[in-house]
Amino acid sequence: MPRPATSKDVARLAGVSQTTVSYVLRGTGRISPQTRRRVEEACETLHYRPNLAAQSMRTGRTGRLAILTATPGISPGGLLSAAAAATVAVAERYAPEIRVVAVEPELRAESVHDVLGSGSFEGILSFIPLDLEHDPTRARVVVMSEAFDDQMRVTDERIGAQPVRRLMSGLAARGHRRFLHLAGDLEYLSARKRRDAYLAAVAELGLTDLGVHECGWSGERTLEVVRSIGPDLDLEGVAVVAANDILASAAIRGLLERGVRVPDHAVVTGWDDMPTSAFQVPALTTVGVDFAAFGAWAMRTLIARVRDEPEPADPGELQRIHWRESTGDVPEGAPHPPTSG
Amino acid sequence: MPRPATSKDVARLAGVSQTTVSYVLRGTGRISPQTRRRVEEACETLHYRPNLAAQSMRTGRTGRLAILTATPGISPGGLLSAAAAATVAVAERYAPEIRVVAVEPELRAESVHDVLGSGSFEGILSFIPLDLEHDPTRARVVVMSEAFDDQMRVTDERIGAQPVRRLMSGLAARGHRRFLHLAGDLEYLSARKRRDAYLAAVAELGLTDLGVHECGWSGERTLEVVRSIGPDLDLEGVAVVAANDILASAAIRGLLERGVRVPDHAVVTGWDDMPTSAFQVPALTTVGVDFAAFGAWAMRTLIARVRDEPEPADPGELQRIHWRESTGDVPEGAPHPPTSG
DNA sequence: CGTCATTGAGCCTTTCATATC
DNA sequence: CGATATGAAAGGCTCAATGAC
Repeated sequence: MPRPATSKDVARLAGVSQTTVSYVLRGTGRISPQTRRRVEEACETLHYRPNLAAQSMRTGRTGRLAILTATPGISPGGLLSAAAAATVAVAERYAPEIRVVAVEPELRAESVHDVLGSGSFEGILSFIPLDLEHDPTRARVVVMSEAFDDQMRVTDERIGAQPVRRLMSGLAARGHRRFLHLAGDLEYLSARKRRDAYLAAVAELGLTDLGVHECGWSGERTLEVVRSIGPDLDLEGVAVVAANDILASAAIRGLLERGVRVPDHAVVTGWDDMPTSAFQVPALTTVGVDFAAFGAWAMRTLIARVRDEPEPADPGELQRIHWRESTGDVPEGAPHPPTSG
Repeated sequence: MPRPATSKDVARLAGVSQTTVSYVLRGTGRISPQTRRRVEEACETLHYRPNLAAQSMRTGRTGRLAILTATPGISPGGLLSAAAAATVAVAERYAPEIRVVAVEPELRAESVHDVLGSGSFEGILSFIPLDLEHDPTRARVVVMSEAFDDQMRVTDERIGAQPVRRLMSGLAARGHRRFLHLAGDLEYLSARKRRDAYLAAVAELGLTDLGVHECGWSGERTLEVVRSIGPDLDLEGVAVVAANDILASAAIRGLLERGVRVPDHAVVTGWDDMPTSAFQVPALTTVGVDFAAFGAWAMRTLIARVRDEPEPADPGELQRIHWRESTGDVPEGAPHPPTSG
């Protein structure tokens, strides 16, 4: 395996000094057209690519941006957001890379610290809460987590739990009074926030809470929960607020097993607007988050910060409730399929 | 913003030479316990973290592994696989990072070349086809794409399109003879492979093909397609093989709009076993891929290759057909809910 | 002559200061 | 004196060779 060509090799082949090669590549310095040509050809023949480590050692710049996440899987649009973000960054000649940090707290601290302290990144976009106490990094950091003060206002307003409130007042307006919450894994902040918003809405809107049940993020667990909910509880007319579309799907099935049809006898809402949610029968009423827009905005913010430029404007509304069949609504355009009989 | 501490700073504080600091950190060389202690304390107080660029310049090693993907979003388990892979790697002190390359061919070539040529990676795990003609890299490469000869056998057997054949012979055994394929975005190899497998199976099993329709990967498109399929075509008893669960969900809805109930009048299969697929009504018959296992195995393979160690054994069966309600089957355990009336 | 610690060279690049025509 | 090209240092680290006791 041949060792990769260095600028020295290029220089030798082109018959110039290594410095000249550097000037040609940087585009700085006065270089005659002929020399430039010769150098460029040499680069070509040798398939030369500058050594990033050496480059960054000299300049202090790495061009690398880290995107921190713990769960590339859970939220459907979640990582797609990162992809969108990547587009922005690439255009600006930054290399964004996704680092998946451990879920376990101890391991996570370690891996986070590695990223922060390595000095390898000019900027860090974190979708997980970060403890920057010792701030071991020179990197600019943008934390887009509901847990963090820094961007709290935007994250809370743009991708927070508020829609729970809107969802529930919408259901109240449709005549529902008795509510049930199927919570996600309460280890997750988003699950806790949704639960809290649920409880707050129950209180503020003067509704009846029939209970909060943790279902992890799992459909299996949800099915068990729904099967075992107070056997003598009258589920007629109940409104189930599920923490995401997986739980919502499982809830609908669970209710059906108990003879409760959605939306005829009970209604269900989800969260995430998964790609199938609009097509299932009944189609799920859910909260869609424009993660692509959010991710792009987050990345633009980071890049601005890295460059000490003014940060981009607030991204505007990013969450939207899609009222669909699972709450008895009929989506525009789509003919309502014959759900039964 | 203070500049980060270097090993030189540590040395000064500990009252030793910079070399000694290096030896302590590497764990090589003979160092007395006292000296070691002093150095470690100095590191602690200064929050010292070695400069990776300098380190890698000197050693030629970077400890970095790249995971290449174009679509962190599309396949549900797809990126989760990378996460699983990360666990393996981290235990081995490698830092795996996900690079999202552009979807557009020209841009992609560029970004792939950046990754390969940068010399920043010791190993590359690619989930996209790679053109290694000029092999501009010293990195060890493992390509886990259906397109590539290198690992073709394993990818094809483990996460390839074979289940299409099993799926269809299973449906044939259930009495279906007339088939329809809803293809994914044919830009994607996986979509083409599934289509080809579908056509091959039709031929081999002596079935009737009612048509192949490209639906992108989109439910909306699928709905349109199903609405517009030959209005006078008798859909009674038809078996629809969809390229993934999104298309399958939309297909079921589309059929319902036309008065064709699944599974009573027609059957549908999907792919991916999305988290909701087991809970939708009807639950989807689909192909589940154990991406976590696949990702972990792929990463172990890469690490072995990077280290010139023997590669891990074949991961065994990774795909499984889940026969569920959408083909008229009743999943074990789950009571069949009253789907209608 | 072991044991522990240090000196110095080199990895590849950028950039300032200097040399040449 | 312009216009081009070059020498040499520096950046943080590792490791072979060397020094001090």
